[in-house]
Amino acid sequence: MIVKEGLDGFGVNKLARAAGVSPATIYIYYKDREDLIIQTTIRVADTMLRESLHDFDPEMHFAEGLRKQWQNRANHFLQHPLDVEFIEKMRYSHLYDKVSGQIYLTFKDVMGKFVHNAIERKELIALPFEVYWSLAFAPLYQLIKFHTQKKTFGHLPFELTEESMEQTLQLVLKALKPDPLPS
Amino acid sequence: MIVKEGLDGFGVNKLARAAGVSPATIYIYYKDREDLIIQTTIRVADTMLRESLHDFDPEMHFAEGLRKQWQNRANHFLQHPLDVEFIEKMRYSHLYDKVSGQIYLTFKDVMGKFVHNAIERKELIALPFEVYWSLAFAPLYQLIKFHTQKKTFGHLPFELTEESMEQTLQLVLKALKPDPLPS
DNA sequence: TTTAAAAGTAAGCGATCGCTCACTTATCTT
DNA sequence: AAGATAAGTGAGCGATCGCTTACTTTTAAA
Repeated sequence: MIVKEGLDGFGVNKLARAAGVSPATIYIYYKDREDLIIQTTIRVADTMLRESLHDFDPEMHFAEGLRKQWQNRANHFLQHPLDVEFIEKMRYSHLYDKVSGQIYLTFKDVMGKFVHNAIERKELIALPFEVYWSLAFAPLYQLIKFHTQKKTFGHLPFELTEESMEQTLQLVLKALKPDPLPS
Repeated sequence: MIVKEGLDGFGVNKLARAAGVSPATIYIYYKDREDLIIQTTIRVADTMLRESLHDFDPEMHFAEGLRKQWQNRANHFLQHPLDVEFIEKMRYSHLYDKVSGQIYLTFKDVMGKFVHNAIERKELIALPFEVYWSLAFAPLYQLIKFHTQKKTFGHLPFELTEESMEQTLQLVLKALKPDPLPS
C-alpha cells in the first residue's frame, strides 16, 4: 500500500479493511500507526541487509567481495522488488531517522572490516567511509531506480541487465583501485 | 512542512493556518492538494535544474563541465538545503511519476549534447546514458544525503567539504575517462 | 472440563481531512 | 463615481482519520 499510494495514502482503517480484520486487531500488535510503519521498515531492512551479506566474507578480495554484494542486492531486488521500493521510499521519509539507528549495527561491523582489510591489502584506496559508500553503492541503487521507474532518458526504457551492471561495477572498481606506483 | 513532517503530515487546512489565510484561498490558485504539491515540485525542480546549468556549456571539456555541474549542485544545496531535501523526498514519492515527465525537457537536450561531445572527443567512454548518470551524479547526491542526515558511519558526523567533494569527483572522473591506448 | 488468558471484533469517539459555498472586500475599467 | 471582475473569507459539509472501549470467541493450561 505504501509503495503504491505513498505514506500519505496509507491508513490504519484502510489497511484493516484490506486485510479483512478489525482496526482494533492491528493495535494488538502495534502501538500505533507510526510504530507499525517503523517496525515493518526495520524488519524489511534487516532482511535486505542480511541477504546483501549472503556468502560474503570480509576477508574476501575487494573486487570479488564488492561484486558479491552487488549481485546479492540486485538479486534481492529482482525477487522482492516491492521490498526494495518500500525501503527506498522509507529512506527518504521523515520517519527514517527513527529506524536508521537500529538497522546498521552488525552490518556496519562487517562492512567496516571488509573495507579495512581491502585498504590494508592495497586493493582499495584509503577513503572516508562515506566517500567509499557513495562511490561503491550509490551507482547501483541509481541503476535500480532507473529500472523501476522505466524513465526513458534514451528512446528505450532502461533495463537493469547483467551486462550493464557488470559494466558499471567495472568502472566503480576502476575508480576505487589504487593506481599502480610508477616503477 | 513536507520536509519536516513528510507528505502524510502535510494538509491543506494546516498549510492555510500556517500561512494565515483561509483554506478557500488556496483553492483559488490550485485545483486540489495534489495539484499544489505537483506544481510546487515542478517549480522547485525547474529552478534547481536551471541552476545546475549556470555558466555551463555543453561544449566544455568533460572534466571541467562535470566539475561545474557538481559545484552548481553543491552550491544550490548549501544555499537552499530545504529545496534539495524537498526534491529528494518527492523523487521517492508516489507522485513523482506525475512530475518527472515535465521537468527534464530542455535539461535532457543540454546534457545529451554534453555527453555526446565528450564521447566524440574521447574525453569520456561510450556508455548508456543511465550508466553514465549513475556514475556521474549518484555519488554526489549520496554525499549530500550523508551530509543532511549527519548519520555517523564513523565516529564523527560527515560533512560535505570542498575537499571530500573534489576527492570524490576525481575518482568519478577516473572511472569515466577512457584508458590511454597502450602505444 | 473448567477457567483464565490471549486474540479478535463491531461500533463508534473526537479530530482532522480535503474541499465548497455564500458572501465580503479589494482592484481595475470606463 | 459606478459597475464589473478578481481576490479572499468564515463557516462548515461529508468523509475519513487514528484509535479505544465493551464485548465475544479462540486457545491452552490446570
